[in-house]
Amino acid sequence: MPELPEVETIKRELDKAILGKKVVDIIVNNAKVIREPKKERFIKELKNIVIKKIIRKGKLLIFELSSGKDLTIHLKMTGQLIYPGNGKTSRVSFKLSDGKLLDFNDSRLFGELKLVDNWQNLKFVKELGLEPFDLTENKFKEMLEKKKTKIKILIMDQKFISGIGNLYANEVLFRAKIHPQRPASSLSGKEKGLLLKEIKDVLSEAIHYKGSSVDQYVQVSGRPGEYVKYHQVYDRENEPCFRCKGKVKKIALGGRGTYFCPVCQKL
DNA sequence: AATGGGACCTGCGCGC
DNA sequence: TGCGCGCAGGTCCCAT
Repeated sequence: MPELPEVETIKRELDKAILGKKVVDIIVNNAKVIREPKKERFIKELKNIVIKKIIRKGKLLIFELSSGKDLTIHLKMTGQLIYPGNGKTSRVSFKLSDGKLLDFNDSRLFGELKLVDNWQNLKFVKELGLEPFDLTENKFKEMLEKKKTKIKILIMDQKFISGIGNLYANEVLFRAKIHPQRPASSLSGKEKGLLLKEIKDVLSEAIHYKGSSVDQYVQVSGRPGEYVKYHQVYDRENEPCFRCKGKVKKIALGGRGTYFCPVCQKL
C-alpha cells in the first residue's frame, strides 16, 4: 500500500525518468481508473502536452502540464507506475516522446487518474493535513490537545496529517512506545514529542530504503523497496517483539489490521 | 462531532 | 487437487 515514502520514491524516480518529456499517446485498457473528465476528453486533452513538474502531496502525485492543466494520480492500494513499461498489464499507458511507455497498473482498480484545471482546488487537497516534515513539535502538540480519537486512527487521518497509512502508523507507534488505542489527548508532552520524532524518522528511513514492498508496491524501475527488512511490528502477529521478546499482537482498529507489542506499548 | 461499518475491487492464502 | 471464502487497506459515504 503506497504511503508517503513509496509515493515520494516514485516521485523522485519520475523526476529523473520522464520530466520534460511529451505525452504523445494515451492507451486506455480500463477506463474505470480515469475519474475525470470522460475518457475521450482525457485522451484529447493530454495528447502532445509536456510534463513540466512533478509534485507529491501526502499520497497524491501531481503532474503539472504545459497546457496549464494538471494530471493527478492516486495509487490507493495497488497502483503502480512503471517506466519503461510494456503495456501488457496496464490500465492506462502513456506513450512518451522518447518512444517508451509509462504504465499505470492497478489490479484492484481503486486508483484514480484525474485531469483537472488546478490540483490545488481538489477537495481532497484542500482538506489535506500538513506534511509531517513541515510540522514543529509545538504545532503537533497543539494539534493533539483536544483530540479524543484513538491515536492510531488520528495519525492515519489524512485531514489531520498527510501521508501516513496503516503500515507506517503501526511502525511509528511501536517506536514511540505508544499503544494504538490511547486517546490522542492522553499522551504526555514527552510522548507527543517522541511520536512526531518517530514519524519523521521512520518516514525518512523508509524513503532512504525506497519504500516497503508489501502487497503490490514496486519502484518505477520495477524493483522492490527494501524497508520491509526494518519493519518492527507490521505483519508480525505472534512473532517475538524485537525489543522485549514478547509476542506481537494483532487487533482490528477502524477495520484495519493493527500490530503492536502489548508489553512495550501500554494502554 | 465522532465513530463504525460498508462500498469500491482483485488476488492471494487458507481450510476443507 | 480444487474450490470457496475471508482478508488485505486508501478513501468516500452513510448511519448512528
